[in-house]
Amino acid sequence: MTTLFENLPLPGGRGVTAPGAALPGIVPAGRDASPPDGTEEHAGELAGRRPVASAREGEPAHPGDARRRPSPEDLVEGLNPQQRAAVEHRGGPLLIVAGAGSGKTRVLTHRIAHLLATREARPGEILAITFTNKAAAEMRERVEQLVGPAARTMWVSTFHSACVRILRREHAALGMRSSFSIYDAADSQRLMQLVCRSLDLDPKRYPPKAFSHKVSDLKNELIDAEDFAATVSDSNAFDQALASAYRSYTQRLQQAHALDFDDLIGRTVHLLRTFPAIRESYRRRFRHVLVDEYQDTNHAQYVLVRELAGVASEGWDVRERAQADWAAVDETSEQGGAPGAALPPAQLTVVGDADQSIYAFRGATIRNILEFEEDYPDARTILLEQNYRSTQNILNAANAVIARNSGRRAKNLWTAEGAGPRIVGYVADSDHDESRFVADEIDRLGDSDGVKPGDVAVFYRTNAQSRSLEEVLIRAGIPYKVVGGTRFYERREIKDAIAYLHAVANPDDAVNVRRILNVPKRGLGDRTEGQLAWFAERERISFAAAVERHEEVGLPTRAATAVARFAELLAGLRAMVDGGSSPAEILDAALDRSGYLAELRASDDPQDASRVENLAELHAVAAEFRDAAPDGTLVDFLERVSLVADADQIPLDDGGRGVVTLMTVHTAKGLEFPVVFVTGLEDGTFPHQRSLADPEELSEERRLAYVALTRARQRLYLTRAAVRTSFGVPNQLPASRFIDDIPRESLEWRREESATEAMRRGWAAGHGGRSRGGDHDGDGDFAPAFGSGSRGERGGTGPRTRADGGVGAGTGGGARGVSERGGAAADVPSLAVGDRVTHDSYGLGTVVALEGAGASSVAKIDFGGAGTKRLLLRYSPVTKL
DNA sequence: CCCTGCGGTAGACGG
DNA sequence: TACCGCAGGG
Repeated sequence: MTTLFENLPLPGGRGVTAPGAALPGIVPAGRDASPPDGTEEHAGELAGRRPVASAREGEPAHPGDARRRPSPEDLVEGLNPQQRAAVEHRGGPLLIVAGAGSGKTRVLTHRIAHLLATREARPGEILAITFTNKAAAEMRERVEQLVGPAARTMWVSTFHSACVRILRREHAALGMRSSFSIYDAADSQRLMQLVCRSLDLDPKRYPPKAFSHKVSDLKNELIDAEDFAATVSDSNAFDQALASAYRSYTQRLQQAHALDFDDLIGRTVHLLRTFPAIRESYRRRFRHVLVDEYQDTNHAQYVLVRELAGVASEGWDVRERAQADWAAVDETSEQGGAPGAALPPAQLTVVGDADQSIYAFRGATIRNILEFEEDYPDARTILLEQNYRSTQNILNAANAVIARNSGRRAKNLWTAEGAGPRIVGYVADSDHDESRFVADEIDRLGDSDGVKPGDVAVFYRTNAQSRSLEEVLIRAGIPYKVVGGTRFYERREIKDAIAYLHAVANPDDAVNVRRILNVPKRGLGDRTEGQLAWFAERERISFAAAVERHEEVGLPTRAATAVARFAELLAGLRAMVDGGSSPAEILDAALDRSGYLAELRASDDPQDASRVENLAELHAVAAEFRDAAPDGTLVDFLERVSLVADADQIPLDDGGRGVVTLMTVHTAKGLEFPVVFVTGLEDGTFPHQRSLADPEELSEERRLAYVALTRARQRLYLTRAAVRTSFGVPNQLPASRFIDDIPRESLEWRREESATEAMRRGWAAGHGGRSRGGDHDGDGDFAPAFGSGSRGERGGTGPRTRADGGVGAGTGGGARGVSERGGAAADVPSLAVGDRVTHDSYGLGTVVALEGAGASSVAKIDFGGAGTKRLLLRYSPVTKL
């Protein structure tokens, strides 16, 4: 069992991060928070620091570290000529086109170490950007191995955490609390839903989810709500609705002092463009900017890199320039600095491989890498084609698959290591059979070749495919771990718990406060929430402030008391924060005092039991955070959990036998395994159904396949299922077109046809010519044979009679009519545990438990044969005997 | 006025 | 199969 904690790069923990290598951007105070070169000073003060050229003079030796540092010569030893050139390049921008497995991390880390070893740069002047925390941690660790602890003052982080770090520091310039919340995709969608509802948009015609995606796309293009509104034509109702939703969504985020993921980049760009003094200070600081996976950058990230590296910004339009100039006057006079002094651009190094660009769907644009040389005319390009990972058979297959994409820079991976075993192909009859083949093969490899589970990875196109694999692996007793899928931090109970913390840390955070308003159930429904929201709007205050001033809202007594208790709860938790309690303690108190934990514990739903466990795991994370960073604040903690990603939870090689890793191809990017199974190679699965019609998307699928194949070191298996059941419906799918591209001599079929395919072929031959089997090859005609039984039949819905028809009759009578208005408690019978009662429809019962007080009191009553019911006394026809 | 259960519907890839 | 909106019951 891996614990969640392993997935989190906590400083000093045994997570994926090396001890001391705190996650960049979330360095808790008191621990590496103030690097010796003054990185924690306000940015404005940095502007006047010593000139870069003097970097070689007197850099203090690292005390307590007598280990000999490698010389610059050591650092290029063993590198091939291209790698060496990439490490030693100086001056203009550098593009390293790094084919899969060509040692790019090695080049990057050695390049950084080389810059430090030659004293051309100090660690604090280096900004290295990766896509995942894991990649960042690995890079930091490897540089640290080369140059020692000084490496800690480098910024090695993801785009997102680097931006958070900048934004937290400069929050004042943006007019935000430093404790701003970060909304993940689910939070943003929730907010968009609120927005759409308050705009009275028909969710059928204007789905909030789609809006949320569109807004994300726009933000990735750095198009703000005003820009977008200006481009919308009067006749386009959809875009008009979108424009107003976008505008309102932006406002709500601002009011909530919250940023969504896309904002992290966009707002940083905005910050740098609007405040030249701030931009200047970062440019002076970061003299070397290195970007990994450059092919996956989107437009906003592209611009961010340009801004940070200090390249002349031809891309600016007049309006932006005017804004910036205006702001410049403001800022420079304020800070008295002289940022106008000419500063040469930073040395920019980007590494990437256009063939591995697989994030177009979230705005990545392959043009960024393809046109790097045009963007940076003095750029030098170095091509790394020698592969140190895979066998030639694997590379042949990968090369052949990717070669069919047009408009790419020709590239041919090769290895000096030999052909290796042939790739194994297998055609299963069903997805279940496919899984069984995978499991059997893993078992067999273990017996015959000593392959450990930890050496094996199984890839699939979509997360849904993991289910059948899991079933079979469990039965086979093979240890495995699914990476990604329903992520830990997206589980309901975790999001609820985190929402409590957000609500406490940032009272303006309406989305999170509203999320927990009635969680656990406190009898506060849509109605009450609406009233509070309306009041907040009218008074121009935050939702949480409305909760505090609930007495002015004019709520019915019952709701009012519940809201009062909720307000008390939040106030108590905030007091804990002010009193210096740790995130772990606050989490404890929140789950405890709210009754959240108690409710889960009391439940007999087995799902709730696992929820409790998950919360315990979250608590362990918080406790670990406290130990590792005693001064870490609630905000630090929240930031950390906001930015964890799937790829961060890949099981590490602990030297033991390890576990089989199951994940999507997307998640697998950047990783390698001795043995790889790529499953679901069917047209309609991989390539994905929705890509088949569009050549662009199909190209991306092909790149994805390329990524999948190049993850394998020694053994590669390609499998497909003739029939795959998705959403309960079996579909017959033809072989993936990617399989056809693979050279026959590199591929060895363990089974080349499914049973039905073989049968059909036999048939066709027997009947002399292609009969119906061949014609219908696409969407199997026998899907109905599976589906029909469960489909058409159940029709005959008879009259919806209920055996206990008395219930309906009962509701009208009893206490109900009397208590029409003003919840006087007089209507509610006062009960005690053990009392005997009678109910209009359930008959005689015994009170087993009581919750709540006054008008909102609920009794658990055991009615014997009719079962135990939870009854709201206010509305239930219960009479005490 | 809130909660629960039902039925229809849509359904990739992620920081 | 999972989530969401709706209607009916407490």
